[in-house]
Amino acid sequence: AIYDSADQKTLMKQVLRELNIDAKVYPPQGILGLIDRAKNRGLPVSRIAALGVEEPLRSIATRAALVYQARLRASDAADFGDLLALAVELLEGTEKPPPPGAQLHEPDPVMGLRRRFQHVVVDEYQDTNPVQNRLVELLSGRAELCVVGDDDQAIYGWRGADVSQILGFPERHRGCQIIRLEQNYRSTGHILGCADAVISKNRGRLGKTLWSELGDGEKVRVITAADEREEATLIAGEVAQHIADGEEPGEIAVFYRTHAQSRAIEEAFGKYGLRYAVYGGLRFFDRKEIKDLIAYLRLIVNPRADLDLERVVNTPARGVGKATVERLQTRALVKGVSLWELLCELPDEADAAQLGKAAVKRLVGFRELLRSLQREAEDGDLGHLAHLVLDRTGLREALSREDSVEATTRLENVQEFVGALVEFTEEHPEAGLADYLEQVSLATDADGQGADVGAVTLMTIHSAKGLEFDHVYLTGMEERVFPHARVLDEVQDGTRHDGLEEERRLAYVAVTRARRHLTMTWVCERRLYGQVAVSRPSRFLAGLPPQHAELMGSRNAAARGRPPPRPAPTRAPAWDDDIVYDDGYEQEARHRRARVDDEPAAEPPRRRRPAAEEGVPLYIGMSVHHRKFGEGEVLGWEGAGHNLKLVLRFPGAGTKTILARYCEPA
DNA sequence: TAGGGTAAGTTTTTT
DNA sequence: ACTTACCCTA
Repeated sequence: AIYDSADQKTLMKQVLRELNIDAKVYPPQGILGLIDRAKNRGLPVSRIAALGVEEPLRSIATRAALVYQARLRASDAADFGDLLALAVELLEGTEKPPPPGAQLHEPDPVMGLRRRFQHVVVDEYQDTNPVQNRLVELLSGRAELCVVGDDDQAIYGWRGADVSQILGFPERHRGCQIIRLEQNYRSTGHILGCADAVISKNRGRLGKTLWSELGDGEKVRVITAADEREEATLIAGEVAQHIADGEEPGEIAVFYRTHAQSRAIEEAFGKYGLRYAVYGGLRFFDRKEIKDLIAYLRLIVNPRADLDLERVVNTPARGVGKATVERLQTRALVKGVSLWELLCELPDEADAAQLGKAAVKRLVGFRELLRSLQREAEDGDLGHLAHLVLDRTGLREALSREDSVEATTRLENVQEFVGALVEFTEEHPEAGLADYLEQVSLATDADGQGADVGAVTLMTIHSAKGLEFDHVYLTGMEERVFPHARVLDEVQDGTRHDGLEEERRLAYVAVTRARRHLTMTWVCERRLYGQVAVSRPSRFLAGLPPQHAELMGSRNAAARGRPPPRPAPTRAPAWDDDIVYDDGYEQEARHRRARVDDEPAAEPPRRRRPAAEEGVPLYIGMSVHHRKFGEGEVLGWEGAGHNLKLVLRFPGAGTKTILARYCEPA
């Protein structure tokens, strides 16, 4: 089993509880972060001390890490960090001389891998961590090795990537040929001018000057909006206009620093009826109902995965409560076996585990359920198996009994999952359940939906690395959003020195994704954690040279002949420890606020073809009635026919997505 | 043990 | 805003 970050957190919480470590003082995420850093450096978790952590965290984290790692292995599980570390371990193992008496004619698959490649090319080499680098070296033992990277685009320092690896490459590979690439074939001149203005403030860089033969192109635009809803609406309106003008949706992208920012944009896109694809974020496979189903499937393959067993032993509720699970855990710990192995020894172990008669009966019932599913799994039809799991476990029953919108959606998600599984079996007829589950653990949305060219792309800047689009909207250009508050605070209290430089490189990456049109937006106030905060424009905006970037006002304001934006501050910026613009920029930017109602680039569709099957006209802004929530306003919709879902805003209950067949015109 | 209610924590970025 | 954790009652 591959444990994702949610699994890791659950496991670590358990470990901390067992070791009587206060999770408030030593947050599980923090310890997991140390473990990951160790693994990324090729260190065993016992050597967390080598990361330079202070006592008492050092010894506490080490203790927790050792138990965590033991627990992983006992469950036949690996976390993401292990995947690389284990691969390196495997490949390094062949350094040892063969044991005496080894069969020489027996081909060694590992040695085969190490000798297999004649040419190895690594892209984005600036973002590799030491373990990845080691892997490259092991696989390229007898190959010609070519690495490509840009020190200005190093944005993964926080997960152990080490730029010095690309900088030190010539040292480690004497006589290698260095090719500098300074001609840019992607972006027009003004965009490159802005990119250069942003990145040139960094100290720790080799330095280069990009040039392009594509001409100046259009100036980069900076737009001020009142809040994130207006920001989103402005962008949606423009995007709708672009598409109406015949631009490819796949050539348009909206970037943000954090996933949390996607919501407002998604809502606005929904209103405009724009198709979009969100990359990363809460993935389909992270949904509860899917995780439950996957946990059952994983258990069938690997019943020793304790975490999965704990997850589903009482899902849906079958009378196995917290107390029972705790007794099981205690006993399993004492015996040094997995929960599943303990279950297999019931009822013999009942007394030793202090389990009552009722509990034993239910647990044995669960055990037999799982065993029956394991027998079915041998036949190999995965789609059939998934349906059996849904039926025999009662998952489907539990979801359909609950007559809420959420439950209906969950049921649909589950169906979608089974559909995907069937599709997988058709494409890989010889693959087993284990193969599918592995694919699920490692899949990202970017892998799965890459082909969706009919949709506008919404993603974090990190995900955008390596991609390019004709139109790029870079949103949330505000202090404490981008650069992110966490980084600013860390720099402030000295925890991390180079954090701001990495944010700046991230800004550079974002800017250089655009081929022809780049628009950056910032908002005067933003709602975060349910609270409204007044914001200031990002320092990355303020440094943009006026000859390449213009502050846009609303069109009406421009028509009335407002003065041109003030020149950018001439004062030499203090080194990145402070906001580096004077108030003039901020005032001008606020003054130039674009209002959606002035003259939106495109109107949201008022009235569209009836989407409901019975010909009830459906339009944005329409009033509908719902049995439970009362009267609400239609903000948008998705799906069609029987599955048509309305996005509704209720005065009392907020925004909900509800199947249209549960609503009627008010 | 289940389920409802309230209090508290959460969010940086990814494989 | 939204989720999880914890406590209480039936």
